[in-house]
Amino acid sequence: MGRGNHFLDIYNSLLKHFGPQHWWPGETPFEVIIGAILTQNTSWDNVEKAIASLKASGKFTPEGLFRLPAENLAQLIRSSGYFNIKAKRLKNFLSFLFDDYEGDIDRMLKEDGHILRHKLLNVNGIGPETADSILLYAAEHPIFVIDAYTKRIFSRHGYIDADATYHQMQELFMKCLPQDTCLFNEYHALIVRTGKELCRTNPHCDSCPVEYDLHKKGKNAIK
DNA sequence: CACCAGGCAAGTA
DNA sequence: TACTTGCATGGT
Repeated sequence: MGRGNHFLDIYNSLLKHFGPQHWWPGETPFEVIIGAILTQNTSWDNVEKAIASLKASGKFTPEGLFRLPAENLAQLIRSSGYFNIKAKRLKNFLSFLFDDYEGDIDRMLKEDGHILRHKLLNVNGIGPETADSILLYAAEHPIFVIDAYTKRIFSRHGYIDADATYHQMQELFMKCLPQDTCLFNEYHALIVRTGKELCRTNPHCDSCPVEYDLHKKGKNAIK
């Protein structure tokens, strides 16, 4: 392993250990975007159920959801949790989509990345992680997505400060890695996989590049 | 039973 | 500015 770039070494170790994670499990950019909003602080299993019921409603298009009353939308996405507030967030996004791009996802995705990021952050209900997930996984721009696992794992391993901001962490990852959409896609997915896998089912994972007790959370967590 | 999940915004001091 | 709280279902 090269001594110079731990971030790339860790990526290669995780990829070798877990294999490709095949994110994002959405069939279209539209589905990826809806999933990105629904999965906020929520398990992907619950989001899949919500997306399935949206599809079953026959209204899983920008126009269909835009016309649907928020109360009806909330019931369809019930399984994803926070359904009232997420129905509003979906509506806020759809209003933006119709206001700025005539409801055309492809047109939105052709927008300049920096401008689109700024606009997405201006939508109530879309924060940095959701915006970057849309940019990376739907628009396929090379931008690194930071999440709670990233912060927990890398700060406890001493690679980043415990009080680092989202922007600081993103800058560091992007400074240390090649600007490659596929790599950023896979790395974020591998970090999430690592957090899930080692926090729960596999506490004695010897061959894993990151150690179990360094990223536990809850009352037994290390600081 | 407690705890967590691919966050974000609003409220409080 | 710096914490805290609400949002809510479903799995382990």
